[in-house]
Amino acid sequence: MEKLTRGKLAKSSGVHPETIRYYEQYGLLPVPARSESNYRLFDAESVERVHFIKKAQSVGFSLDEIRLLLGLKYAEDSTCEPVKQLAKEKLVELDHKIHCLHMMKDLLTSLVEACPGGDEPTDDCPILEHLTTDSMQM
Amino acid sequence: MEKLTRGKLAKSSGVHPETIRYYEQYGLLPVPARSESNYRLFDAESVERVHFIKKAQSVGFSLDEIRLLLGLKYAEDSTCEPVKQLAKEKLVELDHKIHCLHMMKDLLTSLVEACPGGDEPTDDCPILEHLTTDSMQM
DNA sequence: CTTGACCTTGTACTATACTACAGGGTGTAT
DNA sequence: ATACACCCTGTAGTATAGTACAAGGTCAAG
Repeated sequence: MEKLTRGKLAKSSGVHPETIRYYEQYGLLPVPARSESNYRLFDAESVERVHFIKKAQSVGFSLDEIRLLLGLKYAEDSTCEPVKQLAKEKLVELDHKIHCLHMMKDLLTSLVEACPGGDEPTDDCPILEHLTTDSMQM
Repeated sequence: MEKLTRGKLAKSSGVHPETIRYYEQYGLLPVPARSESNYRLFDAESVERVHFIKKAQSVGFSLDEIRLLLGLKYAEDSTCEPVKQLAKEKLVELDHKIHCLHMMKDLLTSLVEACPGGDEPTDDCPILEHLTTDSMQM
């Protein structure tokens, strides 16, 4: 398979060319081969890695975590357990975020319902009023 | 009511003293009075504002949005409508975030369920496999 | 009267994930 | 042959929401 320059790898993965350099510096991509004129030449593994990064981000993993996952993926003799563990921890994190967002949503929904809107002066706005009072019943 | 120094305002609101200066620079707090020795002297409105900021953050508003809300709160002749509008937009945003997180959670849950864990080599790990393939069915 | 805790300013750093830009070299199309 | 698109490097900027630090001034307690 022919090797890809930075721009071509970027285009093939739908990321910005500078992002490729960033990923390389971040330790997500192996140090690429170089052409005679010092151009980076990425191989199939790097293409796969960039796709992996994008997908892993789409389920909530950070670049730090993705570096771990890539390590497990490309290391010899690595087992499923740490991968599953990372995924389970991410699930806990997702659950927590969802829970927090739900709390916010429920409160905000009730405030929006209580707010008359229109030309009512903000002096009586239940939204502003709630945000002003010290009640921390959420 | 007596005026508060930066540290006292910070302590009364449970924020870092530097955060008060940050909020002032950001335009969330009015320019405070100064003592003879050039110490900031915050009044009751500033105390109220910091509490407002914390509560508004807790329902998902950014500092930019909070600046708008504070403007509406302390302006003369402002009406409920723009406040309600901001809240409704925030609700849409929260819904979107919740939706995205749910998608991530559902996918990750199924992957975790499919992953045997333990000493299975990562060559067959369904989590890594899914993140590697180009399928974008989410 | 000195120590320690506070205050002032400006600036720089944290985290996350990029993106932009300057100044130079290369590669290809017309 | 020259324009244009790409590549290289290092550095700096974006967004968000702060936090830290240095160098100096002030204030209250012992």
